[in-house]
Amino acid sequence: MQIGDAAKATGVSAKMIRHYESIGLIPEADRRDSNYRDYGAGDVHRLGFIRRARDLGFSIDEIRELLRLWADRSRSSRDVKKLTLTHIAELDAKIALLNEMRASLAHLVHCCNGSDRPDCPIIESLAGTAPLTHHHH
Amino acid sequence: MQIGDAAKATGVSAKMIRHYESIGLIPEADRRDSNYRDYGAGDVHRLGFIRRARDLGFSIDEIRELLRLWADRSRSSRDVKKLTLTHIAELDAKIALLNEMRASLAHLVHCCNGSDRPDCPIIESLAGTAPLTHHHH
DNA sequence: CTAGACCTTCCCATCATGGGAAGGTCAAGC
DNA sequence: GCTTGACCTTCCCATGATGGGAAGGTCTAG
Repeated sequence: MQIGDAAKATGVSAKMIRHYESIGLIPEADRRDSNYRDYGAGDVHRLGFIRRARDLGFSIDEIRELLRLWADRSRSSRDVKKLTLTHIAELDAKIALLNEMRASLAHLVHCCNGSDRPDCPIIESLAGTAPLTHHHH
Repeated sequence: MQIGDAAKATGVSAKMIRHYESIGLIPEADRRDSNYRDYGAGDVHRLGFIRRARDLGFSIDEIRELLRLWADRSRSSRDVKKLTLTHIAELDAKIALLNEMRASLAHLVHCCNGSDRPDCPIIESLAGTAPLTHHHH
């Protein structure tokens, strides 16, 4: 199986497969006489693993560790769970940050009438010249 | 005011101030005889604007447009609001993606007992060998 | 035998940011 | 005056994950 087929089978682009090899995330592929890389079922399985982990937002370093745990028959599920919980905490931090931004923006948008006129609390807030915002709900 | 002072005053690092100049986000700074960059109140104001926009997650290109709108006295607040709503939509897309990842991970973690034993539904799911998960709530 | 669909390596780009080297400038203290 | 240390300058490189594209080799179907 050449790299394009492995890419189609796993959803990991040929570019990325080569990249993963270059950074040592996957072992160097076998080569045919033509120098084309040759992939087997095991390789495809590993690439599928990587793609699923990427889809869940794991970083390359985390995936490296996950692959190690996958290969380690004596791993404890505790170790896997711990890594996963750490990753969830990272996601939570990102989500919280984005939600803060979103809330601030939503407030500004709420205060902007969006008319033809130039006075805009959004710009004023960015300029640091915004008056204190008063809420009258 | 030299670059370090402008950095302290605005929370934008000296590195980034030079970078913003190099990409044309801010005009070229005045220079002293020493070739040191020299900043005035207007520059500091602009850098503060940029920092606040960055803190709200606007991209450099969006900030470029915001600066243009800021400088344009005949802008309509509608244009600012539109840009901001677009940015909120981008944030929402990112948040939704992260939340999906988080939910999938939380489910897997929930299914993993985290013991000394090696059998781990998290790894099995990544490996694509996970049995269908049944929920018994 | 040729066309075209693959493959190879290599370099460059993204986005926002920082690290660090090599060298110039300036102010304070001796 | 001279040294020291804290600035500044430019330039190059790195991140993380991915893609674009060039120049050239290989394979397969017609």
